[in-house]
Amino acid sequence: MTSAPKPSIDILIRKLESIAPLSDEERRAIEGLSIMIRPLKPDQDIVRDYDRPSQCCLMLEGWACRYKLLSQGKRQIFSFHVPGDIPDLQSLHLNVMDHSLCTLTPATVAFIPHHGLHELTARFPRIAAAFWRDTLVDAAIFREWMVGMGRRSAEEAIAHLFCEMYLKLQAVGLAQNHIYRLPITQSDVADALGLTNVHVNRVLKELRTKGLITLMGGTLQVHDWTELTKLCDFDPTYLHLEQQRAA
Amino acid sequence: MTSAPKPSIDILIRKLESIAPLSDEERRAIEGLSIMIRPLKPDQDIVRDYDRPSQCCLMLEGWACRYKLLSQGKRQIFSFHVPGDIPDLQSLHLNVMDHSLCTLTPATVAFIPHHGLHELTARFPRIAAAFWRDTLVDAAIFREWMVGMGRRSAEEAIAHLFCEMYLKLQAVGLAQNHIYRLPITQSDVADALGLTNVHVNRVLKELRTKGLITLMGGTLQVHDWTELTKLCDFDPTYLHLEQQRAA
DNA sequence: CGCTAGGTTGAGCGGACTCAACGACGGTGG
DNA sequence: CCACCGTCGTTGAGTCCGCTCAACCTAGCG
Repeated sequence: MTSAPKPSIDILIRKLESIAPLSDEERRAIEGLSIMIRPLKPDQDIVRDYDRPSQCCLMLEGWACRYKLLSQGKRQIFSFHVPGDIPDLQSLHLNVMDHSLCTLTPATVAFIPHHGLHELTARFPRIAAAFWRDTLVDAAIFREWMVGMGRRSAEEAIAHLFCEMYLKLQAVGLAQNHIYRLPITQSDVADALGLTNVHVNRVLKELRTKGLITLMGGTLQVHDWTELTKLCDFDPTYLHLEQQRAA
Repeated sequence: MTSAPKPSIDILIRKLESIAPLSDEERRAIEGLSIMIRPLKPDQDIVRDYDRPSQCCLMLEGWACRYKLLSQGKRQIFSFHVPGDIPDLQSLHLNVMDHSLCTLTPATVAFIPHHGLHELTARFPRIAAAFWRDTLVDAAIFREWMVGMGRRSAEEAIAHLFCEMYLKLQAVGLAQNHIYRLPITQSDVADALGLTNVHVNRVLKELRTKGLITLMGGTLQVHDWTELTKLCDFDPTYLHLEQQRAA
C-alpha cells in the first residue's frame, strides 16, 4: 500500500472487461450505478443466513468469506473472496440468504442496490451474461472443493487450496512469483476444507518440512510450484481463467 | 409409466413458470427452440470433462449425475439430476467442461443448441434470469453438499441427501407420501458424499434398523420424516423452493 | 503487563477406510 | 432351461487418518 488509489467501481469494470469487452454505453451504465462505499472491520458480518438483502456487495479492498454455522458450533466455509468479487451476487435472484458473508480482514466494500443491478442486466444482456458467468465460476470452484473434501487427503486438499488461491490472486494482479498474502488463520483453512485446526497445523508443518511452502505472518510463499501442483494433482481448468472470446 | 405422455420441452416451460409466469411471447419463443430428442442408455456419458459442447441437455425422463474422475480411479459425484433439469446449463457461458455428465438410468434428453439459448436469453431478460436462478440454486446445493462432506457424520450426510432428494422430487411431482424412486447404487451415494460403498452400506443398515427408512429395489421409503430431518438437522432453505414473486 | 487469539505439540481415540470374501439377483447365451 | 457371469449388496477383521482433549507458547494489543 504505497499510495493507495481511491477504491471505486472501476475494479468491477476491469473484471468484466477481462472476460469480454464492454461498449462505452455499457461502461457508462455501470459507472452510473448508485453505490455506497463503506469501510469494514475484520470479522464483521456483511449479510447473514436468512437475511433478505436488497443489495449486493462488491469487494474493493480486503478479504471476505462465505460460511455457514451449524449446530454444535461447527462452521463450514464455502469460499474466500478478494477485491473485484461480488460474493453475494446470488442474492439478486435468490431472495433468502442460505449462508453468511463476513470480512476476514479490514475491508472496503461497495454496496450496490439490487434495483440498479436488475435494471442494468435487463438492459444489457452481455453484462448479465458476464455476471452470470461469474456465479458459474463460483459454482465450479464449489465443485472442486467438493472433490477436495470428498476424495483428497488433508495434505492434497491444503496444497490444492494454495494453488487455487495463487492463480485467483495472480489473475487480478494480487500475486506474483509464487508469493502472496493469505490473511487467514489455520482455523479458517480447517473450516474451508472440513478439517480441524490441529490437523491443518500438522499438515502445514509437513509441507514446510518438505520445503514446498512457507506460511508466516499471513504471507504464503510457494518454493516449488511444480512439486506442489503435482502433489495435489492440480488442474486449473475449473477456474476458467482463460479469456473467453467476445460473444 | 401407465400411459407415458410424449416427453417434450413443455417440462421446461412448466419448470420456468413455477418460478415466474411467462408471457405468451416468451412461451412461444421457448417452444420455438430447435431441439433434438434422444433416448439414452444407462451409464452413458452425455458430455465429458474437457469437452467444449455447443448444446445444453434438458432431462426429459430418467436420472443423470455430474461427476469427475480423479487419478487412482476415485470419483466425486456433484449432483443428481431428474426430469426438468438442465444439468449442463453452465456450458452456455463456460466453454470448457470441468466435469462430466452421465445417465444413471435409461433416459430421454433434449439437446438444445447454445445458439438458440443465447438468442433466447438475449431477447428475454426474464428467461435469462430464470435460467440464471436455476444455476444459482445448483450452486446452493453444492454448498450444502460441502457442509455434508466437511462437517457432517456419514449418517447425517446420508440422511440429509435423502431429505434433499425427496423435496426436489416432490417439487416436480415425482414423489409424495415420503416414498420415491431412487435409482442409484450405494456406490453412487458413496461417491456423492465422499464415503466408501462399504461404509454407506453399514450406515444404511443402521438407518434401517432404527426404523427410519427402507431402501429396496431402487425405492426409498421414509418411515419417520420428522426423525430423519432431526437426525441431520435438515433445513430446506437452501433449495429455494418457495415461489418467487414475479419480478 | 496481562489478556486473548492464534499457533504448536503430545497422547489417545474412533469413524471411516481397506481388503477380502460371500450372497442375491438379473441378464445372457449355449 | 439352466449354467454362467457381472453388478450390487452385505459382512467381517484389521488399520489408519484425522479427531479430541489438553497443555503450552508466542505475539500483538489495550
